[in-house]
Amino acid sequence: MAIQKSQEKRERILQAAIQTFSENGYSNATIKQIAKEAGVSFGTVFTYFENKNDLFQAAVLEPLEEVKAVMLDVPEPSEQPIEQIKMLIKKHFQYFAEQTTYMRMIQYVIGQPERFQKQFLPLDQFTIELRDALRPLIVKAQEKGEIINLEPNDVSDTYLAFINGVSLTFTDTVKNSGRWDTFTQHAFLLFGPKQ
Amino acid sequence: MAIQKSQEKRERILQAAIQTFSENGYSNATIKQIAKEAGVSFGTVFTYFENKNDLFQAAVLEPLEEVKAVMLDVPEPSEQPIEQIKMLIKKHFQYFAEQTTYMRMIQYVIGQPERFQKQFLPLDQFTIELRDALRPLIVKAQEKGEIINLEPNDVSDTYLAFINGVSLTFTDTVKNSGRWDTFTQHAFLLFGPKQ
DNA sequence: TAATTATGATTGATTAATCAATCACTCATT
DNA sequence: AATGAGTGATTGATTAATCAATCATAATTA
Repeated sequence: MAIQKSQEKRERILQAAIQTFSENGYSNATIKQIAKEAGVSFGTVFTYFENKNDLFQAAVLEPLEEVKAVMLDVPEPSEQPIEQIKMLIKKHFQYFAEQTTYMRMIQYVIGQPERFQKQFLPLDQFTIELRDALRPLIVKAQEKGEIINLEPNDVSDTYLAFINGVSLTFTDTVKNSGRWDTFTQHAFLLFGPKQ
Repeated sequence: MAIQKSQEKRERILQAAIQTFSENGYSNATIKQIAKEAGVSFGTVFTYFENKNDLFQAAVLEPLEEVKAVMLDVPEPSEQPIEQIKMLIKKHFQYFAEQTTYMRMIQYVIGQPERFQKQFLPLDQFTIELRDALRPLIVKAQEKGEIINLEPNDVSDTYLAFINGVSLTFTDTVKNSGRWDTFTQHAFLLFGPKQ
C-alpha cells in the first residue's frame, strides 16, 4: 500500500479555502493562494478536490451541518419560554461570533443566489427548518401572553435576517467586538416582548 | 467641436455595471457582458470609464448620494415621535424594496471590506451619519417614555443591520414580495416600543 | 475637413486544470 | 531484519482558455 490521503490535510485545504473564499469571493480566490495558506502544493489541492468548484461546494456545505446542529437545537417549551428564548439567542450569537469567516462566505453565496444556486438552495432550506424549530417556543410564549401575537414564521424570518445583518455589518472591525451582548438584547426585541 | 460624450450613454453603462456586478461580483463580471447589457461595444466602455476598477467605484459610490439623501432625511422630532419613526421606517423600506439590485452590490462590498477598502470606507461612514440623523428622534421618544431607554447608537446600528439583513435574505425570491409591510412592523420593534 | 467617439481585433497577463516525473510509504519475499 | 517492487500521493511546469486593456481604424458629427 502507498501513502493514504490524509484527512488532516484535506481539512487544512478546506479551512484555507473557507478563509480565502471568504476574503476574496470565488473568482478572485486562487488555488495557488489556497494551497499556500494550507501549506500544500498547487497540485495537491486537486488530489483532495476534483476542481475549484467542488472545493467551493465543500467549503460552503460541509460546515453547514454543524451550523444547523447549533441553530436548530431548540429546547421543548417550558413554563418560562421567555428565558428559553433569551438563552437560545445568546447561544446563537455566541456561535456566530466565533464563525465570522464562514458566515461571510455564506452571505456571499446568499447575495448571488442565481450564480451559486447549487450552494444557495440548501441555505434557503435552512430558513424553513429554523421556522419549524422556533415555532413551538414562540407559540408557547404568545399563549402565555409574554410576547405579542406576531406570526411565528415572520418572527423566525426576521430574526434570521437580523443575525445575517449583524454579522454582515458588524464583524469586520475590531471595534465591534464586545457588542455581541448588545446585539443579543436587541435581537430579543424582534420576538415582541411586552414591556 | 464634435458632440460631447453622451451622458445618457455613460448612465446606461453605469446601470449595466450595477446590474452585472450585483449578479456576478467583481471578478466574474466582464466588460464584454456589461457592454452588451448597455448596448455599446467593448471598447466604448473605456471611453467613459478609465478601467474596470473605476467603473466599479462609480457603480458603488455614485448612487450612494441618493441613498444617503433618502436615508438621512429624518424630520425634526415632533410631539408624536413614534409616528415619525414608523413613517421613516416605512419610507426606508419602500426605498430599499426598489433598490434591491444596488443593495446587493453594497452588501457584496461590505462583505469584503479589506478587498474593497476604497469602496467600503464611505459605506462605513454612513453608519455614523445614520446614528447622528436618528438620535434626536430616538431621544425624544425615550424622553416621552414611549420607547424603552436603549442606547440610541445601538438602536441605529441594529436597525441598519436589520435593513441589510432583510434585503440580503429576502429579496432573492419572488415569494418575498409583499412582505415589506411585515418587515416594516418588525423593524419598529428594534426601537423598543412599550406594549 | 477636423475633431471626437465607436469598434473589435490584438496583446499580454492571469489562472484552472492537466500531467509526467518524483517521492514516500507499505508489504511480500527471503 | 533487509530488500525492493508496487502503489498512489505530491509537485510544479505546461497548456489552454479567459479577460482587461490597448490601439489602429472606421464612423459620426459639426
